Amino acid sequence: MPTLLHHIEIAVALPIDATFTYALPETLVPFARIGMRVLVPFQKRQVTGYILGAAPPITGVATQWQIKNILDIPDETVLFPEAMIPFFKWIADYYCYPLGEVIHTALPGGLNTHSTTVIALTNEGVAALKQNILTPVQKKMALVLENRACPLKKLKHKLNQDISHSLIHTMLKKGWLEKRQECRGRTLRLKTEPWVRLICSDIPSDQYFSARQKIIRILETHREISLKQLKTLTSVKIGLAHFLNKNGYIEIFNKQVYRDPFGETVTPDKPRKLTCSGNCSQKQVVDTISRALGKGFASFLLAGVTGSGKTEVYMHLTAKALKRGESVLVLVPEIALIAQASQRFRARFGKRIAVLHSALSQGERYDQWIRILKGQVVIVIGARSAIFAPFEKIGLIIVDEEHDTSYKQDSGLHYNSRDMAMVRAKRHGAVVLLGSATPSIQSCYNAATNKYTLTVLTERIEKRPLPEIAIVDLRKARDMRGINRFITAELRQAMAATLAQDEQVLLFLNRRGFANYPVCSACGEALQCQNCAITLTMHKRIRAYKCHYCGFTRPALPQCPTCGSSALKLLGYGTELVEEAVKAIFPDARVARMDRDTTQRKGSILKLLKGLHDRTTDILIGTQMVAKGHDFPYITLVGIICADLSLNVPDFRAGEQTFQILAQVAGRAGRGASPGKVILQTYNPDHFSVIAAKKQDYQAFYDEEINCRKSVGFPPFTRLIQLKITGVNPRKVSLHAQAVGEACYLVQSTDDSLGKHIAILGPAEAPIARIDKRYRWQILLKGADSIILHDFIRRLLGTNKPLFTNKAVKVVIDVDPVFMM
DNA sequence: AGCACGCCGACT
DNA sequence: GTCGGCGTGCTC
Repeated sequence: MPTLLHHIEIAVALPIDATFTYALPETLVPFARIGMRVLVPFQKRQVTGYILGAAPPITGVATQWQIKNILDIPDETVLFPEAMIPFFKWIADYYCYPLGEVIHTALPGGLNTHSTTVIALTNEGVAALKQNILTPVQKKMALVLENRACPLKKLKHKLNQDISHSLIHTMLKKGWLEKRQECRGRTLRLKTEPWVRLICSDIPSDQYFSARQKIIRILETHREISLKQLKTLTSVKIGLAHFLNKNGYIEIFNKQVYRDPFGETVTPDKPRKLTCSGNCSQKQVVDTISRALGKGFASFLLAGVTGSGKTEVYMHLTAKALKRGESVLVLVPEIALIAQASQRFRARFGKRIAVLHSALSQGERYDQWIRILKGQVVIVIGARSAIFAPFEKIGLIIVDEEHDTSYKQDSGLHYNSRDMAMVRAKRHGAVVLLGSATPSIQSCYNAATNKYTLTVLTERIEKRPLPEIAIVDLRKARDMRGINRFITAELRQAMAATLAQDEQVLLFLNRRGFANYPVCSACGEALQCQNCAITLTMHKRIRAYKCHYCGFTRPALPQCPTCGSSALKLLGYGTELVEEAVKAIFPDARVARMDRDTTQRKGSILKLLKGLHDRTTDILIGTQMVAKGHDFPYITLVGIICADLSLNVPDFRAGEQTFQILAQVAGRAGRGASPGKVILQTYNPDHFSVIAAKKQDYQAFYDEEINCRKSVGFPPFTRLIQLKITGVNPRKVSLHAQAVGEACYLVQSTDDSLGKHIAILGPAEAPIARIDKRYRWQILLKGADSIILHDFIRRLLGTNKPLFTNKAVKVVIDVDPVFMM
């Protein structure tokens, strides 16, 4: 570790593009390391910053500012290895996001300490209060502040009234009040527990001998155990342990422990034999990829049909990488799958595994992070944020279900973990493996153009057949009434047959709730959310209407809020309605539902999955959650209630999304001994995404889709950056959008070489014009390649700073957008 | 981000 | 005339 000089480069955790130079006071010199968190004075505040290294030499002559001292180094350890700094800088640059905030998003939460200005009552103020010389309003304020200083905003809230600036000003002048900086924010610490170890086994033989002996015996065999464990093992009083501690026979000490995010213990398993027939077998794939390990950066796409045993391939490759002494990072799209994957990996590889995902508590997350930093972990399994795992070095990065859109973060730093896996692997000289049964068009194109090496698994394990898929035309059922409209005779018969054989049914509908289009048949008005340009969804169980975008909830009403008629019609069905209908048709079947509404509580997903494994559930109804990579061995019938929901959205990826979800959900059938069957209900039986899904022909789908993309000039043939312009004032937003648009067109016209290669679409109102009280506009920038687009956006930012730092209207730059609604 | 400074409308 | 609204600029 190079010794740090006295001037240090710091990135502050604030939306500022620059980094800053601070001085390291003598007292802190022995503690400072690159990658540590610091507390620094910043204008009048104190903020969190990160040590990036020695300060760059001061250039220029005139601009010499006063360099301030670092105030504190709150942690004992670094929070990220120095080697990650170039990676952070790349992200900041690529996603147009401030470096300090990039680092802040990368680190486990709860580590930011910022000071805020608080208003405090001075001693003179207290005196003035006692002398009763204050006006009524002043007195009210003083009484609140007497106990505790607080920020102005909170003071206003507490008093429930507005406080004029001048009032504060006069009171400050008289010396009754003062402004002060106060730090709030919890500090995360490593957890410790009292543990016990033996010092001397030679205990006196008195009346308490046998009880004491018990403790000594246990410590003789265990050497060190936690006090808690000792208690359960011996059932002796803790007081006795303390007595032995005081008299020097044993020692009670605080030992650092890690909060355990793994719920249950798992039984070890052995590597399974790989399929090895032909050149599309598991063995072949493992051989090909493992040959690349340790030879620098290489990228592979593994296209393996559903049920072909991709996880087993991942585990074999992991074993090979570990054998070479390299660490492995496994990215999985969602938390439910992390549980499944981490169980299998732990059974195979033991304890040196960490998990990282958003469902961990802050403390758990911090502990996992520290374990990785300290090198106690060789495998990390996690959701998209795990791409930031603080490994010094990585040998292999696996991105499972690489097509999944949840690798894209849709708030704050709009990063895509799958794409960043490539970038990070390049830095480490590591191998990347993207795996999916339905690869993204982007990745498949990269394989077709030899950017990635394509590997294929064409067979399911044990040569199980892919399910047979039957299409049912929903247009025939248009005249049906009630549930027959969406549970057709074909589906009902297939369900009955499956249940009769004691096998399980999975019903898929990518929409939750009971009805998503409540409309008044008297006045024709649809029930809208107050905050969004979206109809509310009726949720029967909680007897309320809910907005799926902002969370707004209103109790179910018997009458139309517009005209008062009681003729509210509930159009548009969701999983809750399907559940009710299925229960009516099959009253003896055990029905469960899996969607966001039933999986809120921790562990509820596992419970639902367990129901299927234990065969205490006959029919599972779910949203896309059920389509994602789960292994359901007893499901032999999959019913797709309506395949078209994702087909009609105004997004150039609608066809891709639809194909992927249909193929994935169909793949849940027949993963066990019995073959599977799929009933696919649709209003668009002739759409190529539906036809390709029926034939389970990825290639056919790709060929068709890639032609569409080429003809309209969308990715992968171009790159996109979307500017998302939002704000609460509709007029301001629309004007601002126009202004940003004009700035774009200006840059385009002033720079010929650049302008020719950029297309500007918009500004236009977003498909969902308002979400959570914010009006939304957007501009789409299309460029031949990423370099041109970035040149363009940098020029735009360089000449129009105020447009992007406006306080009333926010402009978000979304590089490689995925969610364009 | 958040804090200070500075420039214009509607009040005592 | 002042008060207080908000737009602008800066932070080692």
